[in-house]
Amino acid sequence: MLNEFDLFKDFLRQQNLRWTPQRKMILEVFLSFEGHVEMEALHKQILIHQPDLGIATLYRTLKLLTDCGLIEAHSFQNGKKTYERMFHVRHHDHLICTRCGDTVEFEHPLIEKYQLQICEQYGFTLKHHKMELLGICRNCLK
Amino acid sequence: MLNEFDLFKDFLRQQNLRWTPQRKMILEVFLSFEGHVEMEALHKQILIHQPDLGIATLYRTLKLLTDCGLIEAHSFQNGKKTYERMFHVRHHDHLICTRCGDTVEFEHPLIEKYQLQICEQYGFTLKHHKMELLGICRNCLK
DNA sequence: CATTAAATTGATAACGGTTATCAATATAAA
DNA sequence: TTTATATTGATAACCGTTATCAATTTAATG
Repeated sequence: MLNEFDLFKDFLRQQNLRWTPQRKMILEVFLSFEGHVEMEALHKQILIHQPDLGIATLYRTLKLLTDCGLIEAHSFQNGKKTYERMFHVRHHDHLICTRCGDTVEFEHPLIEKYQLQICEQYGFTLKHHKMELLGICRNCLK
Repeated sequence: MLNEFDLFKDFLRQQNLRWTPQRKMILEVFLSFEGHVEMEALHKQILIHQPDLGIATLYRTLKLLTDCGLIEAHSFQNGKKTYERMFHVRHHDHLICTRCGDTVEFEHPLIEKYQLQICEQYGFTLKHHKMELLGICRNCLK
């Protein structure tokens, strides 16, 4: 069964790039997270495994992982990016608090069904979709 | 009929803030745009009306307009924000062809209904949503 | 194993959009 | 007017991210 590491290795080979201990470690640590991963938290955890890993290497590797489709980058209000695992993960949509940036993942089968109907109606073949519900979360309303 | 200027004025008064020529002008210019407005384009247009307007004033005014609900800020991958008019505009979603870039606007009342249900479920107050269906259009499939 | 070309790394400077600071000025109420 | 206070414009600071570069590592080849 294909896993993230093989997929990443294959991608690197195809591009004449190299499989390095740093890249392996970064992917490992990334996969130990769930949901949306913030740079700060990821970096902190990575320094535990390799205290001298440069921040640039981390950014570069996240870009590679994005390029090969294993992860996806999101931008929210605060100017920071978050990264999300995209492989062996069921599709879901996002509920985002525009005040504190907190996010909740959800999915709704009926919404997916109506999306397909709309695509048929306009002659589109649906490949992917992105739905973000922007609002204020319970905590921020207090 | 309530318009953007009155709404902004009222908001300012409520907060003990002041109605100034700069704020009026910025709102005027903003409203002359359609869809997502990029900072750069807005600033450029504003300098035509008042060449010495400070960039800080522009950012501050956009924040006020956001606070009073007239516009909404979005963040995308490139780190830049865009601003979108939120008043007297009918909401719609997008169907986007990833091959030719063609877009179709649509709306679906049932999807909107389920979105509200989801928000209630997680304790969010829905302000806005963004749904993009990405696919291949009829023409590009031929 | 040794050689070699090229990719990678870590340190750090640079970048760029946005925000904070502050003195001068404008606003609006009394 | 007067007066308190909000606003403005200039600019420095901020901060997440990216570019640069010399030293090092990788992996293919002899």
